[in-house]
Amino acid sequence: MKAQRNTKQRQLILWIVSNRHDHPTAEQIYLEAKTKNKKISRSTVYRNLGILVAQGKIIQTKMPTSDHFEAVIKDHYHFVCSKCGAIFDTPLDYDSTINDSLAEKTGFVVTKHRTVFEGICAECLKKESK
Amino acid sequence: MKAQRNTKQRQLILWIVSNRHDHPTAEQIYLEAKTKNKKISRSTVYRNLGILVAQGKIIQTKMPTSDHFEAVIKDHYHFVCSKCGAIFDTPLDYDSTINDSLAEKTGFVVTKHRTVFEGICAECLKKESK
DNA sequence: ATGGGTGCAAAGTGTTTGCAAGTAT
DNA sequence: ATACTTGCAAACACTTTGCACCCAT
Repeated sequence: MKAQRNTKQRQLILWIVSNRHDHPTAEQIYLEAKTKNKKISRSTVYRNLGILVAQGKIIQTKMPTSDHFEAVIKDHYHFVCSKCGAIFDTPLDYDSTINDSLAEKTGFVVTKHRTVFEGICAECLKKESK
Repeated sequence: MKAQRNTKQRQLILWIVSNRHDHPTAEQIYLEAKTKNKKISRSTVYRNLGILVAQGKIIQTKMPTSDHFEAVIKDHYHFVCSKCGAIFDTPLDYDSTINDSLAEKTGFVVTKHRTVFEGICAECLKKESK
């Protein structure tokens, strides 16, 4: 791996992702970054998100319309509300045994898995019942 | 739900998705559709894929760069090779109990979950060891 | 000093949409 | 006959890239 710098922009982006817990998109991160650094560009945000993901410092999750980012905590699963689109971390334990189980059955190397639940969140359920 | 027709194009698209087992993208489906119907347009493919997904006849899975489609068989999980990008169905059983478990813990309505495994497929492992 | 990184604008992808004409029901 | 659907082209949203300048190491 080639030497990588630790620029102000990269630090800022990592800081933003680490300090919000709402799984922001690249655009949301860009908007917040701009409040701290008026000159920062979208490309810098996208590039650094990619680098930080490659470094294993943040996690990228595919969702309808665009990807969402979050700091690495420990492996966990997500829930997306199909009404409002909000994303939540689930309180379920990460089941690493199924990686091994799949590896055994297929002969593949299985490094991880991602699970996204779908349904309706408490907030939207409340609105519906009115 | 408003009345929906069953056009030749829609039938063709469903037929294509049902008859290949390689999880094609919209573009791949479009290309195959064009061999049977030279006039068909991309928009028709996209529109019908959306309708077929809404009808529950096919499944859409988010993957890097673009979505992939497949006929509904039964709930199952996918594996993506991080080397070659190939997608496979896994031989693992779908665990519906975790939906209930999450619903219980959160008070959300949980309709389903999707899991994607990541790693290196047998084919690529073979190449690597040379 | 040197080569990774930045900002800008332009170019790409993948997907959606407006509209007039076509067609399943 | 009605209104859903098509094909086309243009528009979109999100992301990537080329390039000259900049700055962390």
